[in-house]
Amino acid sequence: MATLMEVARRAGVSIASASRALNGESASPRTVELVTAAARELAYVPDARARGLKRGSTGQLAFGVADVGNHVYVEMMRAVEDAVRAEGYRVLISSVGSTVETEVELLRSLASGYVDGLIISPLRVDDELLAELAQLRVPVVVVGLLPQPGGFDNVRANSAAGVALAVEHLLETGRRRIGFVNGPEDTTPGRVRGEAFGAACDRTGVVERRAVASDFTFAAGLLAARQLLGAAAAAGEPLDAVVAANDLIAAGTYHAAAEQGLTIPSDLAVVGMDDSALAAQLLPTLTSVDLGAAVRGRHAAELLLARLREPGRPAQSVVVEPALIVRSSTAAPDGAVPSVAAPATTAPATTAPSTAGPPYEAGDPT
Amino acid sequence: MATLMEVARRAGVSIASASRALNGESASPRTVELVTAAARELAYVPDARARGLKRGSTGQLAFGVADVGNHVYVEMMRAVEDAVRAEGYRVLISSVGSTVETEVELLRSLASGYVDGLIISPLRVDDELLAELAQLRVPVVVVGLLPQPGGFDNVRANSAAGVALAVEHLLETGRRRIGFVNGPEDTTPGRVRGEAFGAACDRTGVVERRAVASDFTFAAGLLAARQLLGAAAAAGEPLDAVVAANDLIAAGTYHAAAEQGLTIPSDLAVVGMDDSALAAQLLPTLTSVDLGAAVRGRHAAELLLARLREPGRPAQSVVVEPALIVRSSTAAPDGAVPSVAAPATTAPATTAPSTAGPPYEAGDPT
DNA sequence: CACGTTCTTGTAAACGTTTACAAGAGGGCC
DNA sequence: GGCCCTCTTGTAAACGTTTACAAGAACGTG
Repeated sequence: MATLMEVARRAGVSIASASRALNGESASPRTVELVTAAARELAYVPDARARGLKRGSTGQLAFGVADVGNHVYVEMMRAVEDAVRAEGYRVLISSVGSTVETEVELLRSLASGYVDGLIISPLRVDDELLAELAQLRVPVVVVGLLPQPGGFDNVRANSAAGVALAVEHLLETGRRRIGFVNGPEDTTPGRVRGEAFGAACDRTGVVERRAVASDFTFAAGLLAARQLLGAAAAAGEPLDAVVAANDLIAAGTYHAAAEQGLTIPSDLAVVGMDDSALAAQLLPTLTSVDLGAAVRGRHAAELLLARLREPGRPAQSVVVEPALIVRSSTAAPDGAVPSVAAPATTAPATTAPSTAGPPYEAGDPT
Repeated sequence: MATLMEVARRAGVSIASASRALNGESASPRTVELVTAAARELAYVPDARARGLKRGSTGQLAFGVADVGNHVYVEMMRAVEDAVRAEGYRVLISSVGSTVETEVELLRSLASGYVDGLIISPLRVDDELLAELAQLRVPVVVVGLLPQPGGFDNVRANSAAGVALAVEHLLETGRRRIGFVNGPEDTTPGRVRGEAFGAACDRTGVVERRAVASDFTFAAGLLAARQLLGAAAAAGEPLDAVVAANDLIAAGTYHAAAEQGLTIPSDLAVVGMDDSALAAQLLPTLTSVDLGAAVRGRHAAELLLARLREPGRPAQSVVVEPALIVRSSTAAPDGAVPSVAAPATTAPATTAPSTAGPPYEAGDPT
């Protein structure tokens, strides 16, 4: 309500002196005292818009996520917040919906002066979106796989390697007929994970069977898993393991298994992806592939901060390698000891930025 | 990057005409065409700060939550977003941390021009916070219980009634020795729920036993429930039911029960609160008290919109009544039919704004 | 005492919009 | 043809800050 002009008048100084006194620039002790007193009395709060307009920066960053209900993004967000707090930035979270249109509109509005930089983690990335990003007046870091490398600061998981980890672990613990419940295959993660599962099965000769959920959610996962398990049983080839494209879908698989009288892990092993909080909360606890959400968040924040400091630097890509977190849902079916001594958990690999070497060597990350 | 001045120059008109043409005010068709073409070519995006500074509004609202990891807030947030979208507002989410200091700092900064209004749902409310809220230059709606009624637009759950619902349901299904795992008692919800549990037990003569978690989280709930169940068993008076102060704590209770070899629901019934997504994802599915998160979010949004339209209107309070959502975790221990026919779910009560009548009639809501 | 140096202060010009006001253009009507 | 009315346009003043610049004050030094 109170403006700087009123504060200055009350303190009996010019508006410039008031500004300087409040911002710690050269001002006599007496002026500082007068101005701060006046400001306190008037409950003066500087107008962020005017300040931003003049200074050209706001001290705020935004994190645009596809689904605020997914705990993966919560972890990323916390990591981002921790990383940027030290530099004095604040983080606003924004749900960008799942369509490109709403996403574009939101990005434009945020980037038009409310924030100094953006981190976005979209489910669907197309050229229209990228063209839009390139035109924004603030730097953007994209978390997720881009259609073509370069051009943007970018952090991604190697979810193909993650799927391979899951399949290998199941083989080592004696499973042979493995199903896969994917997320929508028109999303980048869905496509990549689906291809990786096929490749892993081909490589190992595993009997595979698949279903596709309409979304990366519990409800969609339940429906798809129900269909997957039912079809396999009806064909006389019941599955002994399921890999789910994320932990929510894995939770849906738990319920589908229970409906069919299957016990986890003795009848059916389940592996999730993301290692979200849910994995430790389910019973039995869920073996899950940690795709390094927090690590990705931290890297994204660091890339953004670096670019804010040095706008002209070349775009960088970081790939975060997965780690398998073994829990109860994949215990060996008959008490047989798995071929590798499985510790309770495997420490997640926090890969250093892969600045050297070809960025796509690990094969279709995300 | 491009400013309105450059657009105007390119279109060969004055800056004022350019502004009018883009904002749909009186302008000749020819001017509109020239200006929009120039704007498109230059990829012009209006500077939100300058516009906000002049117009006095931003079209953005903020939702400040205590814990972005808690699904309750996700549901509230979605409801808020749905309700305000129609009016053309966008919602930014901000994690306010759990301390009053960080909260105050954040509120100040947001309210200093980035948003037109705020909805906050703090865990701890004290007079310092309220004094700060009163000085903000934008309207605020508080979701949660206030120390004294009035002064602010306010939405709250009746969580005391919710606890009573839970206890009564357990009694009706034959449970007699009921434990309670509360959240921190220095938070408003923790205090209210603890008092309500004591009152419900006194009223019904139930044998009670309690533990307090250090936080409304899974990990804290697991520790507290472990201690609660262990102490009761050691005393030779094992519990046959537990009420948890929220669903995350209930999930922790599931794990504590499993550790002690207790089966849910035959050995131990569990009731959660919030009816978050987790309740349906756990196995067995969790009976939970729906405190109307989405309904509260919608009401909060409506109160805020109403105040933005009419700043001088009197502050209003809305109380949302709870509903018990019965699931598997409280099935009768020995197949006995509960005294009321329990449907799969009870529709949540969406109480209309209690504009008439004393606002605190329902007894310590939240 | 004159002079240069440093420190503080005020004036005024930005930042990129919107908008009140006035002026000009074009037409209809008598 | 003159007059009034409407429609469009440009000029300029805001919105609330920050900051370059110049001017003045205080002060030590030769």
